[in-house]
Amino acid sequence: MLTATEAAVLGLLADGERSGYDLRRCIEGSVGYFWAPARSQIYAVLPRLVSLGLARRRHVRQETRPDKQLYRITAAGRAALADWLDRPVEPEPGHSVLLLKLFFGDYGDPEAMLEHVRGRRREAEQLKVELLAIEARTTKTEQDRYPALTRRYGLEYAEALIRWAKWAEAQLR
Amino acid sequence: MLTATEAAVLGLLADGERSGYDLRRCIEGSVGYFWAPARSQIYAVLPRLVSLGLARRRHVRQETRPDKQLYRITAAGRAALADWLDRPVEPEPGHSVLLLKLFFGDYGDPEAMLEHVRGRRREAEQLKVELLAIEARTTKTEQDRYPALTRRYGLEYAEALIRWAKWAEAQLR
DNA sequence: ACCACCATGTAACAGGTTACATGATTAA
DNA sequence: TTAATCATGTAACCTGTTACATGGTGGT
Repeated sequence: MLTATEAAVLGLLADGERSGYDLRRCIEGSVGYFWAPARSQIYAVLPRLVSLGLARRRHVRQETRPDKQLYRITAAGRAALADWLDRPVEPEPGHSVLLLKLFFGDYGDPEAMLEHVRGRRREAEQLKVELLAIEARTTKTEQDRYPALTRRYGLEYAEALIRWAKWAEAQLR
Repeated sequence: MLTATEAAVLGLLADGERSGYDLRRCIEGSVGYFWAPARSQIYAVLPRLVSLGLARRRHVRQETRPDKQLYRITAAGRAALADWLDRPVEPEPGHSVLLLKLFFGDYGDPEAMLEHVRGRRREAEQLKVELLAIEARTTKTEQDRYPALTRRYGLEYAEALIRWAKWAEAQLR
C-alpha cells in the first residue's frame, strides 16, 4: 500500500508531467496546507514510484538551466492512487504541542502560556486571510469541487481556533 | 532540549511518583487526546530521563504482582520542564490524511469520499460526547484551570468539524 | 557585488511504530 | 476456561527531517 506522501505525489502527477522541483511549488499554496513533505522527501519518493511502475521518468536536457527529470503517472499509478483514496481513513491521533504545554501550564510561566495562545491565534488569523485570498481568486469550476472542501475546512478550523483563543486569553488574563 | 514526549512524561511525573504502566493510564483520558506515545516509547523515555538526571528510579518488589519501577521527578527535572514549557511553540504544519484524500477526490470514488467525511464526523461527535462527560465530572478547582483550556479546545474543534462535515456532506450528495 | 531561482541528490540522524517475548493473578 | 490486568522491556523497521554538496543564470 502507498504511503500518504507517495499518494500525494501521485495525485499531483495525475494532473500532468512534472519535475521534483515543479512538485514543490505545486504543493505550497495547495496541498501544502495539510501535507508538506521536505524537499528531500519528494526526491526520494519519485524514483520509488518509478521502480514500482507507478510513474515513468523522462530526462530533459536544458541549456540555459540545469537538466531535469520529468515524471509522468502510469495507468498502474492511477489505479494505485484510486485504491489508496478509497480506503477508509484511520482516525488521526491528534498531536498538539500547544495543548501539551497548556495542559501542564501550572509548571510554567503564566505570561509564556498566554503568549503561546496569542501566537497560535495570530497564525490562525493569517491562515484565514490566506484562505480567503485563495477563495477570492478561484473560479468555481467542476474540478474545484473537492479542493473547495479542503479550503472550507481550513476556514472553519481557523475560525474555531480564533474563537477558542480569544476565550482562553480572557481566562488567562 | 527535551522532546515533547520527554516533557509530557516529566509533566505527569511532576504530579507524583509513577511507573511506566501508571503513566499509560494517566495518559488515556487526559493528555492522550493530544499526545499519545506508544507504550514502548514510554519505557524508552523513562531511563533516558534518569540518565539525564531529570528523574530518579526506585525498584519496588511485589509479591502478588510483577515488580515495578517507580519514577520521581528531580529538581533538575522540574527546571527542564519549566524551560521547555516557556519556549515558544513552533507553528505546527498540519497533517491530515482526510484532507489529502478529499483534495484528490476526483480521482477516487465519490461514494468513498462521502463516507470518509461521514466517518470523521462520527469521530467528532464521539469526541464531543466524551469531552462533555469529562467536563461534567470535573470539579472546577484552581489546578483545573489549564486542563480546562485544552478540553475547551477539543470541544470547539469537534463542533467546527461537525459543522464542516454536515456542509461537506451536503455538497457531495 | 549579491541574492534568488533553477535543479537534484546523498548522508546522518531523529523520533517514532509494530511485533516479539514473558508470565502470574483475578474477575466473569 | 477465557480474558483482562499487572508489568517491563528489546529489536526491527518506517518515515521523515536537517545538513551537506554543487553550480550556472538573471535580476537589482
